[in-house]
Amino acid sequence: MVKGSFIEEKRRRQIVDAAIDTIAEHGAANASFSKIAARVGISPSLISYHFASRSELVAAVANTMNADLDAALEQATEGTDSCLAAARLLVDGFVRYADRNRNHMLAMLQLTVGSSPSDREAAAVLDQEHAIAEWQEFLREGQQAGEFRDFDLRTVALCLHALLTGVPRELFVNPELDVDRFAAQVADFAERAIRKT
Amino acid sequence: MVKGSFIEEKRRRQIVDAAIDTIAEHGAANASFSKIAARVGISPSLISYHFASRSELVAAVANTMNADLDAALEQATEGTDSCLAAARLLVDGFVRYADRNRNHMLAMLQLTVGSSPSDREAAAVLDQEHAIAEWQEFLREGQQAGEFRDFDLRTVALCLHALLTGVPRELFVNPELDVDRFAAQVADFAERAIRKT
Amino acid sequence: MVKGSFIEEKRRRQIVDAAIDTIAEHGAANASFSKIAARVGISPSLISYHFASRSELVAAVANTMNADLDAALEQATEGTDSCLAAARLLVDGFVRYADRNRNHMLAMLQLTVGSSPSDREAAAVLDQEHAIAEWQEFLREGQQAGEFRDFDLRTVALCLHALLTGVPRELFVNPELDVDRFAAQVADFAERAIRKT
Amino acid sequence: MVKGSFIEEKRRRQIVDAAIDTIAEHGAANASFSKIAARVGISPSLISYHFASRSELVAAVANTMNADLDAALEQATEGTDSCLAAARLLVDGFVRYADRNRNHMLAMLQLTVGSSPSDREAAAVLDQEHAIAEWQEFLREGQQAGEFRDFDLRTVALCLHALLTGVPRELFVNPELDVDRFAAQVADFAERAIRKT
DNA sequence: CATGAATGAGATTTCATTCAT
DNA sequence: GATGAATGAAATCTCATTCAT
Repeated sequence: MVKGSFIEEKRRRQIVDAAIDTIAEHGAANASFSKIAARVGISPSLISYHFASRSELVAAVANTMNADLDAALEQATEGTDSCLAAARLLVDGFVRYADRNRNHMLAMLQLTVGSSPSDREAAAVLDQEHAIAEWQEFLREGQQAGEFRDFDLRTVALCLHALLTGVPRELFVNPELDVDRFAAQVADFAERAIRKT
Repeated sequence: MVKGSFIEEKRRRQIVDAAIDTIAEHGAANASFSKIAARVGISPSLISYHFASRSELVAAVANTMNADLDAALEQATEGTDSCLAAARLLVDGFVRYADRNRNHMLAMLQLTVGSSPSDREAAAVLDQEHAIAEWQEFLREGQQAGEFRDFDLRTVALCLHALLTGVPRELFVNPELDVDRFAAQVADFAERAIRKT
Repeated sequence: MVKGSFIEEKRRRQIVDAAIDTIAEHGAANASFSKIAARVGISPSLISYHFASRSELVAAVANTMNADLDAALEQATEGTDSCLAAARLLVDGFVRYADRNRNHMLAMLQLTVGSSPSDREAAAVLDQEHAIAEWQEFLREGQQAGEFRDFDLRTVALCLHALLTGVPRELFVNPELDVDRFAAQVADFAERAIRKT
Repeated sequence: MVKGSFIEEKRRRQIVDAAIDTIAEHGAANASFSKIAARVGISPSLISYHFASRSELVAAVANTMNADLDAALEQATEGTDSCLAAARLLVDGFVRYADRNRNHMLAMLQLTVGSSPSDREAAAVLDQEHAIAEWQEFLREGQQAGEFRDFDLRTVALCLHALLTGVPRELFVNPELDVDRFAAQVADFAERAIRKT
């Protein structure tokens, strides 16, 4: 790492952050370099200087958000034995993370839906199959442990994933939301849907 | 209705259909008149001839899809007494409708997320709050009837709405899906989440 | 003249009249076939049917207006001996004609100024040189008769022409105008400018 | 003022000049970015880069021409006591200015007549009522000073304004014109029309 | 005689990107 | 590292005109 890289990295980070906010606000298709640059207070051509192409910027955006969320969820379930408890913790952790990073979640939504094919390709790391597979694995463990009822693994993984996907929208639409209560209600919903009766 | 109106209506329908497919495939922001026209095999300016503006086309697209879905769901729950049964029928009806009209569902998603402000305004009829409010009303009845457990109306309405929102994606990703089984699993998921125990 | 020609001629006249009004209101460059057709209540393509091209329509418009004005001015000075009196009568006649045919005058202005080269070419009959030459001839007679002072014929012809060109604008801007008084004032202005002292 | 502003200002001026010539030649409604850009030898989108919209360009054109003419006329009458002399100087100054800036005068005419509503709005500074009001005020002073005869202020202001409006056309049609003599003849015409006898 | 369907040209504007400075 | 000037592609929309009916 040469010294130049430090400033470089700082700028890239700045641009990525601005891109996230812009995508969250206007949608990926309407997040032009002009809008992003204006938010940082730089000229649009500087974005082209730091990122070889729009795709590279979008990829950086996707990777950043993906890494953040993964870390947060891993931390949320740390040291839990019960699968049912872990399920609640995952839901709760997700809601809280989404609450703290509303723009990230909105931007993720905008990038996975509604973006141009080229942007979507660049954000391939956000592919939902990955998350679904992880849910599936988690559910399998819960079934084996006898905590979860009998169900089709993939379908219920999809359901849980879909459930969480709807969370950011509410946080955005309803900024005064009582997050604790909201998280608990969603966790209840999920728990009853999957637990053994 | 003169003869001219017949051709006119046919063309409009053709264009709307092509627009739905194009929006489903490329996203609303990238569904240009050129792309839509190419799909029909006409010149882009002919779209302007049949629709006064892009907004009018988008509105026609949204209204078409909205009316179709509404009709399907109304039919699905026709003549049902039990709220719990109605809930299952709604889920089931939705999945089946989404299966028959995959592009419609994708296009609806694309229009509600990531589209330009002007497109979103034109597609206001697809506003999700409307659907959520209807779920909320439905849940209230179920609670009063003693069929549903005690929960926050809005939050659970959101959860059900989110659940269904995730359906079209799976139909698209997994075209070989056993729809009957899938629908039943999703209905199970929803039923257990809301019923009184 | 076959029978068909009668309807044909009536339609052409209708279209020309509507074109005059439209040009007067919106300017030649903004007088599209759509606007003109809408005024008659016909379809734009019917204009193309009756006139081989836009240029032909514009030419018809120009010829119509030109013939009307010429006739009116000829009548105004009929049977006058004094050149000075004739000058006043011309000015007066013009103002009155312009008052009765405001749209014609505005359309003439719009066609000679501000129209596309192609429209201007089509309206060549409105060429102002013709009018100026007539003024020049009139002034020459007045000088020879000793009624007019010594001046450059062409320049003063231009001045009188320019004077009248300004009249329609005032009639339009100021619809409540006392036309008699206005005409008298303009005639005074012109008379003093050219008479022998 | 940074260096960039210098190039920027030069380009803007270049574009405005080209726009004036193009408007003078083709009329405002037909002075497209393509035509203007071709005259400068740049791409049409560069005009959009330097001017936020067509309206802004048109406004710049109008303001440039208006300021130039105002300055010229102010200078022409500087330090004159007699109103009659001032009237002659105004006419003379106008003719000379029009001679030096033929395209400006033609463009002004084209912008006030026949341009699109949006262009006309952008060029509102060229509004003729303003010029007429100034003439009116000038004439009032001349009457009070006893130099001008008794006449209707507005009508005679209109006449003088119309007189000058006709000047550019002659300069354009007749490029070999003896401007001195022409100006003197027009001034004579105006003087006799308004002076006290 | 009249229309509606259709087209191609041309308009302004936005965008990502390049290049000289 | 950063900018401003510049471009070409693509977008929606309007227009005169053609053609089958």
